[in-house]
Amino acid sequence: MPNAERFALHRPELLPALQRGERKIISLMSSDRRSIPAGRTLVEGDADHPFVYRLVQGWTGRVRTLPDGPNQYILVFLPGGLFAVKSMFVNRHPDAIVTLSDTVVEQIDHRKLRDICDQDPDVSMRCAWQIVEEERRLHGWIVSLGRGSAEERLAMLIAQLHGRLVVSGTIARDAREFFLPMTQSQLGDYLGLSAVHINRVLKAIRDNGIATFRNQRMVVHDLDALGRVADPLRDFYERTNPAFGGDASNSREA
Amino acid sequence: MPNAERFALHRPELLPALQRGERKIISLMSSDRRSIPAGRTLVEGDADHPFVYRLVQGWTGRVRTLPDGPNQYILVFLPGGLFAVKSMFVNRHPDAIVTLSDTVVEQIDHRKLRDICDQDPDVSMRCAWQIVEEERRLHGWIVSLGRGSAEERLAMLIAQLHGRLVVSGTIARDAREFFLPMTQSQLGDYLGLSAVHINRVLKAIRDNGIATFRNQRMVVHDLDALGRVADPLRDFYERTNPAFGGDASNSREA
DNA sequence: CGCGAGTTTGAGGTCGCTCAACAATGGTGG
DNA sequence: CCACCATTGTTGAGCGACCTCAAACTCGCG
Repeated sequence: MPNAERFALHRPELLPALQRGERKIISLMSSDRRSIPAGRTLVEGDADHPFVYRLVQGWTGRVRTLPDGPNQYILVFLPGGLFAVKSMFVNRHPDAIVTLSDTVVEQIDHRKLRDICDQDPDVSMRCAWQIVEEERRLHGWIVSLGRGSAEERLAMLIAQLHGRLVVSGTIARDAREFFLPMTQSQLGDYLGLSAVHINRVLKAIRDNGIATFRNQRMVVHDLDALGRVADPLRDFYERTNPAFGGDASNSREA
Repeated sequence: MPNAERFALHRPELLPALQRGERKIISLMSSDRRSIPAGRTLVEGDADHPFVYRLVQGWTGRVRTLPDGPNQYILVFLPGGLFAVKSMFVNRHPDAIVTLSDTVVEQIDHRKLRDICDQDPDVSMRCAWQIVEEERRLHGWIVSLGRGSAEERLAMLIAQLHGRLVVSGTIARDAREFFLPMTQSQLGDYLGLSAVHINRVLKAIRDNGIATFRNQRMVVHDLDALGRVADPLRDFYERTNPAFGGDASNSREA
């Protein structure tokens, strides 16, 4: 059953609609596909942005730049997800959306998608799900930033990215390494820390034998230890995460 | 035009649908109304929660408690808003929803509301708007927690609450004080700071002549200065906020 | 080979923390 | 109406996590 796992955390009765919506959106958007190299700005901050996107390959991120220079990443999008779904409701954001790696995206005009949503509850459900899913992750992120130590945040980030890549089918469930196309400085901007401190925490988890990050490759040596470090920031939704002992069967109703 | 301002930050062509949706939801939910005193837990964390709520009076907040004790508030809901709209999509959250003051809420079963959403695009739009609006505020909150100093965060919080109370019609646009039913400890849990530090920052802004907080009343003495302190965390959506020089006419399309 | 972006490490500073004591406040019952 | 208690607020002292600044090192790439 394709994509069952992706939607498994939500009300199970919605699954069929979500899967139909997913298929419809894919066929809807696949006509307008383009490749974008790493490091480009896909959507300017504070500018009109009439499109909703689907990320076919690569990573993108939503990032805000403060007036005096510092950046803060707000969300990172992984292959298979929709992003800027909110374009249907707001015509601009204060945030930019940038490519973290070389990417392939598909796009659709917000009006066209909204018209389809009005007529097709499957598509509408799939879009709503994407927004709800993002908000869910933002909640966890708030808790991490507000109450997590640097080490806990970094461990949680690694565990979460790993889990999301498994769910999206980008890597196998038993894979222990993955492509992570961010610099230490960008990781700092994501975790609300300085690049220097990221470097030190990265060294600590390397010395602990937990994980090694080098050359855009994250290698997890001790998944259980990773989960233990991240545990204070763990939430209900992470129950399917390999770092917390989750397996695929775990993703069904509680 | 009732509630025009509330929805003014979004695509203007959606306004009529939002206003119709607002009216429909109000008449839909008003049959099931109840009063709840301050300090109660409306929705338990990690528990089934089959309802969507409308907050008629008072304040509520979404808060998560970490395994080792500390709390983090994620969102604060003000009169007139919907909350737990995500109940339509997920059957449980890791967060509790608590009453910060005495409140009056209305509720509706998630299935009933979802059925109505499927048939009525106005209601569906109003619900989607609520989720999008929340997500928008979460983005700003992430930036605050990740990159703002304690003083900036607190100033931003005051400015934002003030602005939201104006928009919701709870206070007049030129009002300079408002009811803020949170303890210093709760403010700390919202801003990711300790209660002790909140107290010190509160003292600093009092000594600066910016604002005084006492006995659940926030009095803003110098709105411009408040805006200046919060400025690094300001975003596009705050342009209608009185602390940033916003007025009602400012809320139209840019 | 040399350049530039990214990483690593050290030294020293500061913001916000914890712990602890005390003061004010407000609600309760005698 | 007052005495009491629990909660909240206030302040000090000392500490630690994370920051900034700065310098060297590594690496991929033209």
